[in-house]
Amino acid sequence: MRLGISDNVVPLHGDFPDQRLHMTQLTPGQTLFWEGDEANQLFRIESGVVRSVNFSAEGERQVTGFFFPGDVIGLPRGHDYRYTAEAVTEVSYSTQPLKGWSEEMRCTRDLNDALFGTVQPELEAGYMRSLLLGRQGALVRMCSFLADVCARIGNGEETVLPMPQTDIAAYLAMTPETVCRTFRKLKDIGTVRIEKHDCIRILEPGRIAQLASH
Amino acid sequence: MRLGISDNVVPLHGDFPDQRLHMTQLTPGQTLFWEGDEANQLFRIESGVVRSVNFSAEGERQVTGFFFPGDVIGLPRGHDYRYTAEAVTEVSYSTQPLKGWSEEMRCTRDLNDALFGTVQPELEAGYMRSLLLGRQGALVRMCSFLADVCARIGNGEETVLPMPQTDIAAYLAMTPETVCRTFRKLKDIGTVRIEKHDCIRILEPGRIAQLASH
DNA sequence: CGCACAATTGATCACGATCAAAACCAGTGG
DNA sequence: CCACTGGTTTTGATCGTGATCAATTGTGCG
Repeated sequence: MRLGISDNVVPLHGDFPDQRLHMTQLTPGQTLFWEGDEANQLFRIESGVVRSVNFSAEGERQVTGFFFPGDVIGLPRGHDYRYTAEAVTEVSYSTQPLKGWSEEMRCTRDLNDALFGTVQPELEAGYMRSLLLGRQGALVRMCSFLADVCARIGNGEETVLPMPQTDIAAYLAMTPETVCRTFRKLKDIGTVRIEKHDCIRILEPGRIAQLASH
Repeated sequence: MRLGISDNVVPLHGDFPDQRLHMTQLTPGQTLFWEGDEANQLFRIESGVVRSVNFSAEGERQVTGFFFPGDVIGLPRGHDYRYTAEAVTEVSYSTQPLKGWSEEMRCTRDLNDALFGTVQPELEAGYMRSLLLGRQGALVRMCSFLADVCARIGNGEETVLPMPQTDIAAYLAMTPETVCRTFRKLKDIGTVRIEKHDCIRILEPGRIAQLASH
């Protein structure tokens, strides 16, 4: 099953047009934009990993998605950004004014395909996460997530997870303890290796995908 | 907090254009379209309640959203419908060819607003459901859901739930037993009344919303 | 070194799933 | 009108998983 991580491989028009205004660098933890801020530009991730986070009225933090190089994020709900975007790793990104995007869309041959390339990543991420969270069992959820990360950034062989376990926990709606324990199970099976506390390597994507299917 | 139910109050262009091809009636349980089918038309719900359902690879059924009169659904992921749409109650709907929609969008003044009116309902529903499922506690989830239904179809006073408890369970990723027991709690508090087994009336929307906030 | 934070491990507990059965309701046909 | 059927709701008893609480270890950084 596919999960809550965008797989927008084909960007809107290949790349952003020449008027690439900013090409910015961020360090882990810095934010690209804030939930509720007025949205006036889109963000194209050039390198690194970005997470989208939402806070409930009571202050509970949820990670609603992860985004990777090639993804375009920042399409508003109404006029505001629908989440806060934070750099997980070092991140570099470029921006494009939202107005320009609107014009660009108008000239696109197949509007639907174009939408598929921009609206998709963030909204689709939420949709797929809802399917993920609808499934029961910590191991199934974890493996579904890992399988999706592998499909997105893996080379078919080993894959190193780019985000900390706390983020995975916040994404999967579980506690860090449960995430850690589930990782240990996978380690005991031999499907992952845990190196240096923060660096988890997935050794057998196939086995992971199989475990994800209940 | 807002939830996984669309609140697309303002339809795309008021109504579908004159070439309203079909105006169809459905009885409970019948489907509007199937997940995976090639998408060639949009559906505008005129009356009744529709649910979107997805099946995981293992056959688990999930209700991913509820849609109400005024909502436009059927926008594809790629070229296929992303879920199966089923009538919960008696439903009447009209359709519009997807090609026509694409042209119509092209002529829209504010493309973003237009997107907000069509892409929004279904994708946004998934996004909000992911936030809902990310919260812990059966009562909190139930009340968040109920509060949202009231906001969507309620008149401010009492509201009668239009969907069976099994659907609510499938939407909230809980068992029907848990849904039922949670309803009984609310009944004991006096915030809902259960009439005739299938007909649940929400008496105190305010209290519900309060309980939803943990 | 010492600080702050993430990860790890263990012990306990509670919530919701599961299993089982009965009650309720709608629809159908005798 | 009543008996029968199928599906939903209801209620009860038990069980298991993951949350919670608490404490230790590991890691990066000033």
